[in-house]
Parts: sequence; C-alpha cells; structure tokens
Amino acid sequence: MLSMSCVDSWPGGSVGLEEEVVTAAAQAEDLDGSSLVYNSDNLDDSLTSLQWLQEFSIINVSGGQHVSTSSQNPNHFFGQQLGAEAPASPLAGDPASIGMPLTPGKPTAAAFCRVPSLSALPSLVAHGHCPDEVDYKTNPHIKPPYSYATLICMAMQASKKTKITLSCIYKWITDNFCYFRHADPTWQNSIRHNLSLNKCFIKVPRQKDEPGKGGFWKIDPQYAERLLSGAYKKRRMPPVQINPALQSRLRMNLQPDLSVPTSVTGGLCVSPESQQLLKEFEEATGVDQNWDPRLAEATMFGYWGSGKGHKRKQPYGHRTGGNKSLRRSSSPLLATEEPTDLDSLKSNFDWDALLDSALNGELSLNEGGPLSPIPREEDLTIHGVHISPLEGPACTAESSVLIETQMSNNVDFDKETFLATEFLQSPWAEDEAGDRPDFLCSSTVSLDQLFDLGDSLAVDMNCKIESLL
DNA sequence: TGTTGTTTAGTCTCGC
DNA sequence: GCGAGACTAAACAACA
Repeated sequence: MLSMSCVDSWPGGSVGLEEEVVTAAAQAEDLDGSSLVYNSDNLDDSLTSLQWLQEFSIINVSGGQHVSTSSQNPNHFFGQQLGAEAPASPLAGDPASIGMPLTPGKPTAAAFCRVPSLSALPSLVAHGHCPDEVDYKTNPHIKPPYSYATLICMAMQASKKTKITLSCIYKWITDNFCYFRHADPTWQNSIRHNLSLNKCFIKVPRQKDEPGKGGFWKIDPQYAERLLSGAYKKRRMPPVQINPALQSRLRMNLQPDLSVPTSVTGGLCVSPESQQLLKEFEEATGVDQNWDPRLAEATMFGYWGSGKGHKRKQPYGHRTGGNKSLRRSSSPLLATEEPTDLDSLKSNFDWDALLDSALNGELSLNEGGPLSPIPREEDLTIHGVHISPLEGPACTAESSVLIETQMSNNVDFDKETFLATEFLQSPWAEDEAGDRPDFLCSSTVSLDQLFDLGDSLAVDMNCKIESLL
C-alpha cells in the first residue's frame, strides 16, 4: 500500500529498508544540504517545540508517579511500569513484524481508561488518561491520541529535514504507530487533508529535475512560533479507539464462564492466568459478577461517544447508506451486526493470535527487545549535560543547574519545550558523527526517542519541583 | 492505475 | 449556544 517512496527525500532510507531505493536526486539534495533549514537556531528552536511532549511529562509529574529514564525502563515512553506484576513478557512487538498479516481493519471502537489497575490487559488499556501504559509503537489496537497535525509535525521533527514527502510522513507514522499500520488507509486521506488545510504546513513543490511523486511539505515557521508559544491548540483527548475486531474477539471470550479452566471459546484458548487477569479487570471495572456481557463490554471498551450522550457522529459511509446507527462499529454490537466488516477483518488478520497475546500480556509495552527494529538511545545529552541512563531519576547537580539556568534566563521560555528542542537536536547530532542512517524511513528515530524525551522531561520536572521545595 | 493534492461537507468535542 | 479545532468522508483533478 505504501510505496515507501520517501527515499526521494531521505537518501539513507535504504538503511534498514532494503526495498527502498535511493535516487540520485535525493542524494544530491541531501549532500548539498541546501534544504536544511531547521538546523538554524531560529527555526530549530521553534520547529522542535512539541507541546505534546510537555503534556507527557506533566502528566507524569502531576501524577506523582515514579519516573525513570527510558533506559531504565525502556519499554514505556513514560517510564512508568504497569506494575511489578506486569508480565515481563518477551517482546511481542508489532504483530506485523512477527508475521502477522496486515489488516485493513478500521479501528473504531472507543474506550476510556477508567480503571485504576489495568495491568490485566495492558495492551487494551485505553490511552485517554493513562497514556503511559500504552505503547503505540507496538499496540495496534489503540489509536494514538495525537492529532494528525501533531503526527505530521512529529514526522517532520524526526526527519530534521527542511521538507518531507507525504510518503515519508506515512512511513514515519506507520513505523511509529502500529495502529496505523493496521488501520484503514483513510487516515492517509486525513493526513493529506491536514497538510492541505492546515496553515502550519507549507507545500514545497518538487524541482523539475527531481524525480518522484508529489511535492514536499514543511512546517511554516510562523506557525512553528505558535507551537513554541503554546498557542497551538492541543488535540483534545478522544476516547481511545480499539480495533472492532479485537473487541469482538474479546467479547466472545469474555462471555463464557471464566471459571472454566483453559476454556476454548471460539477457538481461542484462555489460560487460567488470563482468566484471573480478566477477573481482576472485572473487579477493577466494577463489573458485576453476574455481569451482562454487553454492560461489561460497555465498561471495558466504553461507548463510542465520550460520555456526552454517545453522539459520536457516524461516518459517511453509512450516513449515505441510511443506517447511521450502525456505522463505524461504534457499538460493541456492531462487531456482530456488521458481519461484512468483521469478516473482512477476520480473513486478513489473526485476531485470535492477537488476542492471545493480549490476554497473555505478550502484547506488552515492551519494546526494544530482540524484535525491535529500533535501537534505543542509550544516552541523552542536553545542552552539553550528558544524562546517563544509569543516572535515572536521580537529579544530578548538573541537570539542576542547567534547569535553573535556563529558567532564569528565559522567563517565558518553556523548559520542556526547550528540552524537547534540545533532545531533538542532540540524538541525531551524535548520529551525524557517523553514518547517520535514515532515521525516519528506517525508523531509527522513533517515538521511542521522542517518548524518551518525555521521560527525561519528567525527570527534570521532578528534579525541579524537588529543588523548589 | 495509483498516488498526491485540493476542496467541500458534515459532525463532534471543548472552551468560552 | 457558539466558535474553533479536529476528524472523517468523499469527489475531483493532476501527475508519474
């Protein structure tokens, strides 16, 4: 589906992506460096301002949660463990990466994170209010809570290029958000729509001598300033969307008496451990012991609406079809009431295996395991302050001084924004010393790193708070 | 033919 | 209630 044609802007794209071919024109573009604009200080600071990163760290700090460095806990971009009892399962990784067929399924269902203890079904935890428990890189069921504009920005930031092709945006998103790998490709339409409509993005026409399709896109510095100032509105936090097919599978396996040991329901084996986890989940969600599967389902997956009357609009496909209420599989019942969609999903996706993984905790937040295609950053250097992973949450004097200095020098300058900027500069600065691979197209720069920043930011914020107290 | 880009339209959520 | 932002869907054109 994706042509991976991003090579026309990332000559190093062949690294890790053997199917990609480097074009001569793209090489020329990269070599002459003429397109590099973001390396200038004025733009870099603004363009690397990522408000969403602030949100990450703030959540952690406000929650009083232990925050560790990514290297300490490389499996969670917030550095928060699900709990000591969280299964330290081997990396499940992207199902697609382990042979699971790609699914054109349309992720539809929504859910809230309403449960204080969600370790039972880590991969099913909705992002909404506990984003630290979802690994979007490996979790194909939960839609990232970022707006498309944010995703585009992230891709652009990750690229550190002046301009980025649409296909590269696709690539980065699919590389870093497993959800989109399996989602209906309509999200690409939304990406294009966003690029065209959002003033933040400027189209850079392709040179006549540049081969390839389509033009390039870049961030308008003017609006990048808005990003920096925080004026850019953050995306509202929508209910997390879970693939309807997975809902169906879960429902099928939740309905039977959980006391049945290792029951085989619908061809899916549920281990006693998984059953216990499900019981714990029910208890946490307040599901009655004699629960109605539909009620439980509503609790577990949430209503499609976000609690305001379930007024979520029904997408167009069925709007025109006349049956609005059934559109989008928003209702948990739709998984069975829309056999066509579900069948198509079943036919293309091993949801049994996926659910097995989920129930067994194998669709864990773990990544960086043997299957992880992305090497993790071991160290982080911020403004010359090397943050060793071993330092972890410990607040070093250096970092404290750094923070103090930055805050005193820039009253209005958001520290996290600054750190985000610095982070986005430094990792590749190290890479650039050597043969920097195509971080975007090869996914070597990923949400891991971006989320690692969240860890470090949270650590710094904790340190700052402690120092102020 | 598939991809890219633009435009229009409808709906929803959230903040004011 | 209203406006802004966001999302989704679709139609259409241009282009490789």
